[in-house]
Amino acid sequence: MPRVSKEAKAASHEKIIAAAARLFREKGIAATSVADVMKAAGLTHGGFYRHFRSKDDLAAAAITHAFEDIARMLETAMRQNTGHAALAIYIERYLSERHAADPGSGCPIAAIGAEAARAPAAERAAFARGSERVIGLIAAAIGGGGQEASARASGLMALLAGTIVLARTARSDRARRDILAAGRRLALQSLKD
Amino acid sequence: MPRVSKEAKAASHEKIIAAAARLFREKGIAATSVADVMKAAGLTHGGFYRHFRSKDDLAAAAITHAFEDIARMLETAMRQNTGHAALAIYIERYLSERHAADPGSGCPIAAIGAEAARAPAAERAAFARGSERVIGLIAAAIGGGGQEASARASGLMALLAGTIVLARTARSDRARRDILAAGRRLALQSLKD
DNA sequence: TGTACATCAGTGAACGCGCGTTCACTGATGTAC
DNA sequence: TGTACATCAGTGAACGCGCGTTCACTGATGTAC
Repeated sequence: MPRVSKEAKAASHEKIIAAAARLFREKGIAATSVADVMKAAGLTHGGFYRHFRSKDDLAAAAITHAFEDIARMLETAMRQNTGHAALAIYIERYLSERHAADPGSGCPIAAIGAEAARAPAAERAAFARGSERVIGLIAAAIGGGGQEASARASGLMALLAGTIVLARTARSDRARRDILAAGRRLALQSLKD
Repeated sequence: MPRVSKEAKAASHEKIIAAAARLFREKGIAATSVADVMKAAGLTHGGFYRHFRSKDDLAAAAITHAFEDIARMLETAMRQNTGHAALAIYIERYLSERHAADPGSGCPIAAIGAEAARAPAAERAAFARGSERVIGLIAAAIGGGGQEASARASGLMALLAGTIVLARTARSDRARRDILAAGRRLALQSLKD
């Protein structure tokens, strides 16, 4: 299956990024090989370098893609509701058992935040852009605009991501549920003044 | 430098664990090699298997050791103060620029929480034991004993760890300071009522 | 306390393996006329 | 529109490298008498 049309190449490109975004969040960036990603995208590893200059280059693209998942979740909630009601829905979805159980389609801050902090500049930059965007959306939902809203949004995002990290390390379903419930309570409380 | 006394072996053992606890938190477990750890402990890699059955075995021991760092920080604060005053000191230290800048001696939840969640059972168990212990100490400082205190403690720990993760991904000193300040404010606020 | 010998902590070379990356090759796509 | 040819997406073998782990060896330690 040799040369392929421009459209087919673009489709492959997107498939590779989507597969990487999922696998990197599921297994970590270091623990996922280029061959793993290409296989998940339905291709063989040799063709990888027609699409990306390196694994790090792919990681930056995958991080950007991954942030779109939570940004979309947030934007959907904000389109259907306003301000705090939208945030309450976002908190509920973010701190759900489903999110804790499926890192592959979830928030990159919780899944690979610590790894991204140690990554090369391009990945770090993509990561920072993504989280700044998400925090900006939360701040907009909080309203009031200024530094006040930004600070609250930053604190809330940290609480949400930390809760998912903690929940994923829990030993029992019970412990995980308790952690998620505690996070939800504190998050909702933080919305009231 | 061949066979060495029992005391010398025990000292080597502790050095290996301490080096691993630091390096795993600094670079991640997967990104740190057995040879890196042994070199940091002042030994050569070949002797490793006189001390541990595998890298995973070491990781479990290193995780336990790492949790002692934050448990000690917390116990020190609790010995010098009581209840909420101790927690305020803990929050201040935990959400300091020093902690954000030095993962190697800091909280394992923030440094390798996501990686531990994906690790083999022994590591996961050591991690869960460690975080349960720390959350228990926080709950004791909150007081009241019951599920209420545990839930608050869990939420606070999640907020603290998430804030450090987020701070470490920040692109500028300014952004990092803002994230830490936002976390501190929300953490202290959560102590009231 | 001294002697003889087994033990084993630590060394450094070596193992197989999977990694990121490169390369020769294929043949459909895209382009120039 | 048709023909001739250059391009290049994708394949699969191969590259050097560092990994976790094993092993033969060393000689001081620990033990039995």
